[in-house]
This record gives sequence, structure tokens and C-alpha cells, in this order.
Amino acid sequence: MSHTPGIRQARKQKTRQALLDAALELLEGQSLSSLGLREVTRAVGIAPTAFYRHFRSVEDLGVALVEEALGSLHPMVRTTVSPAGEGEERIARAIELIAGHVDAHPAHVRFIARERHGGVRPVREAIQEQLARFTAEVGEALAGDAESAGWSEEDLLMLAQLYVDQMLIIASLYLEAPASSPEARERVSKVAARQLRLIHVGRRHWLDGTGAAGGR
Amino acid sequence: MSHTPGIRQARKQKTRQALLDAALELLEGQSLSSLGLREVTRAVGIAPTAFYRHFRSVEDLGVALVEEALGSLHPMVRTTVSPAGEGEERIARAIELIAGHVDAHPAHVRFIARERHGGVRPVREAIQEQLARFTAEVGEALAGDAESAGWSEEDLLMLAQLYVDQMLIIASLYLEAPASSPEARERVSKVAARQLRLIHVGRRHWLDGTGAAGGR
DNA sequence: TGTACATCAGTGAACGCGCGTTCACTGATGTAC
DNA sequence: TGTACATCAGTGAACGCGCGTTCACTGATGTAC
Repeated sequence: MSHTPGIRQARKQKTRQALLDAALELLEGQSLSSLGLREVTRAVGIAPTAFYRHFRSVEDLGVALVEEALGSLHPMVRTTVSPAGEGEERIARAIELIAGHVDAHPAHVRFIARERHGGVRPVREAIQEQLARFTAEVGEALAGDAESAGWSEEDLLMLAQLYVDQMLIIASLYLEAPASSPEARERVSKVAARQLRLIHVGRRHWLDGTGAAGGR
Repeated sequence: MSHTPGIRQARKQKTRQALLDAALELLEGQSLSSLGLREVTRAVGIAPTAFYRHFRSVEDLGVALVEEALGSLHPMVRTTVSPAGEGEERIARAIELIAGHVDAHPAHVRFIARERHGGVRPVREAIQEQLARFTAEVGEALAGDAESAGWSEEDLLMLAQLYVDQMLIIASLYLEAPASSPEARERVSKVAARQLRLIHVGRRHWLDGTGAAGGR
């Protein structure tokens, strides 16, 4: 506690953040695997060598971007998925959450969509790890839901995975819709709502027909 | 018909294919936006300048790869989705199709997954175009299905889109499962089957409750 | 069939350029007394 | 409070390297007669 250096540490943090911000902006038009260290430092206005005071490599910066893009999203997802409410209302809530997030952080969303299957292994793995966490969290939230009575653990996780993947798909549909066109965005919202609704219908009738839990 | 040059054209075609093959292999470990022209010609064993006899740029080669990866897939998808059969059986058929395709052409599948949201616009657009074609084709196939009686055109396309996205997700799950581990692949098959089954259940009950076509 | 000319896939030298990384440095901030 | 020393974020010169692209070329294949 006594060693809060202050000024020096604060400035370092600021430069670090500037590097992350500049990289994210440059990544709107290219993949991480082609982003250059000099490109980033040039955008920030510092010497190329200063980069090494903050990251070991561009890959390393990419991993930090994953944390920045997804780390703070967990509480949001939990509170959106978890609490009860009528099905249709929860769908609307989820879609608003996604649309709002894409509006607020388009570059982060694009980065995740792009690098999820991108050419930089450590970044890919960091993203998969975060998505696995989301799946587990959504699974827990679903478990505490009356509609999940009688569901096996396995089925709950499979549904959670379906939801998480669907959210990413919806997010990237919003990304592709020109921000300038409210009609395009409205179209995305409508299709997304219908898809979530269909999944919801499937969920409600999952245990029909069989006395047991969903196996053939 | 009289001007089938023969030898020269055949050799050119062969070199072009060698460039595509070498690029695809190099792309297993990186993104298109960081793939170098010299890298590709070096792998083929020709002079860098010869590249220009076949493609205007690496981007251009990427667009050709999209055609190679997805162009021949349309008939397969049509025949797999279209013909009747019990629901469970059709699901098994679709999953086998996907697993088999990933086994036969892993690099193509990885390329599509990676570049779908990748950093090279023309390639991204070529992929979106192909996927839109798949969606339209699946939509047509669904329309000719007894289970789609009473469905609006809009709902059919939304379902088709859900299926196409789901197929891509399943394909990339297979990609991530180590080829050496039959258990991992079996796990993917099981989850995928359940997800398709849940969508199918949703589809069967889509029109319940409302007399009309799927609105709130 | 043979000859003369045209085409064109692939070559190899050359270019200017930006890259990642190293190194010894500077000078403001932090710390001990 | 003042002084002497330590830390460390950022600098700037220098390096060797591979890149994409240009150009005039070569020699096998194709074509016209």
C-alpha cells in the first residue's frame, strides 16, 4: 500500500491504453496477424521500441484486447439471461443488450468475431476460454429457471452453447448492417427475435413425447 | 472448339492449382491478410514474378479459394437437406455430411471459418455471397417439405439461416476436435445432434398457439 | 511435313521500403536517509 | 526539507531481412501457310 508510485505508473497505464486503443482501431480493417508493431506505435506517437515496455509482442497485445473486449461482459450477460420474465420479453431484452453493445463497442465486437477463428493461436485460445465461461454461466442461469425442470446437465449445456453461438451470430449481423440504416438494423432485429423464439419453442417442447430427458 | 491449345494451357492450369494448394496449406497457420506472395511461390517452387501470370494479388487468389471451397458444395447441401425421411434420420445424415466434409477438406473449412469475418474485404464478401446462396437453397428445400405447411416465406428464410449458421458452427467444432481423438469427435456429434433436434422441435411447434404464421 | 513468326508461362536481377529487434542513452520520478 | 542514488518509460540510431513490383529476357508451345 505504501508503494503507490503514482505519476509514473499512471502515465505508463495511459500509454498502454493508448496502444490498445490504436491497435483496436487499426484492426477494423485488417487481421491481428498482419498488424505491425511499428504501425501501432506510429499511431500512438511513440518510438517503436517503447512498445516493449508494455507488451512482449503484438500477439500479447491481442490477448490483452480479448480480456478488454469480453472480460467485463460477464455480469451483463448473467443479469440479462438470468432473471425471469415472460419468454418474449426476455428475448427482446437479450436483443437490445446485443444491439446496444455492438453500438457502443463495434470495434471490440469485430475484433472478437474476426479473431475467434483467426490466425493467432494464443488469441484464439483466449477467446475460446472466455466463450466457454459464458456458456457455463448461461448454463447456470438456465438451470435456475422453471422451464428447465427435468433437464439433464448435458442438455442444459447444449442449450447454453446454442444461445452463446446465436448471440455472436446476431452481434456480427448487426456489425454488417450499416449503422446509417435503421431499416437494415430493424431487419436484423426481427430475424434475430424469430430465431431466438424458435429456439425457445424448441426448449418448451423438448421433453414432450419422451418421459425421459431428451435422448432419442 | 478448334482452339484447344492443350499442353500450354494444361501446364498453366497445373501451376495455378499448385499455387492454390500451397496457399491453402500455408493458411492453416495464419490469416490471408498476412500471407505473402513470395511465401506462396516459394512453396510451389517458381519465381515470385510468375505469380502474376495467375492472380493479380493474394486477395485475388483468396477469392478463387472461396469458389474452390464452397462452389462445389451446393449440390451436396441440396440433396442432403431436401429429400424426406424421418426427422432424426435427416439430422444424422446432415451431421455425417458435415463430419465427412471436414475430414476430407479440413483446410478449406478452416479457411472459410477464418476468412468469413477476416481482414480481406473481397474475400469476406465472396464468402457472404456463397452463404447467402446456401441460405436461399436451404429455404427452397424447406419450402417443399410437408412440415413447412403454413409457414411464411420470411419464417422459412429465418429457419434456413439458422440451419446454415448452425452447420458452420458444427463444422468448426469438428475442426477444433483433434482428429486423433474419436471421443472428442463423438462428443461434438452428440451436442450437434441435440442442437439440431432442438431446432427441429421448435420447428414442429412453431405454429402451435397462434392460428397465424409465427408472429408474437 | 516443314518453315517462319507469334504467343506467353516462367525467369532473374534490381529497386526502394518498412519491418522487428538490439543497444546504449536520457531525464523525470521514486526512495532512502 | 534537502541531497544522493536507483528506477524505469521512452528515445533514436543501427542492423539485417524479406517484402511486392518493374522490367527485359528466354524458350517451349501454338499457328499460319
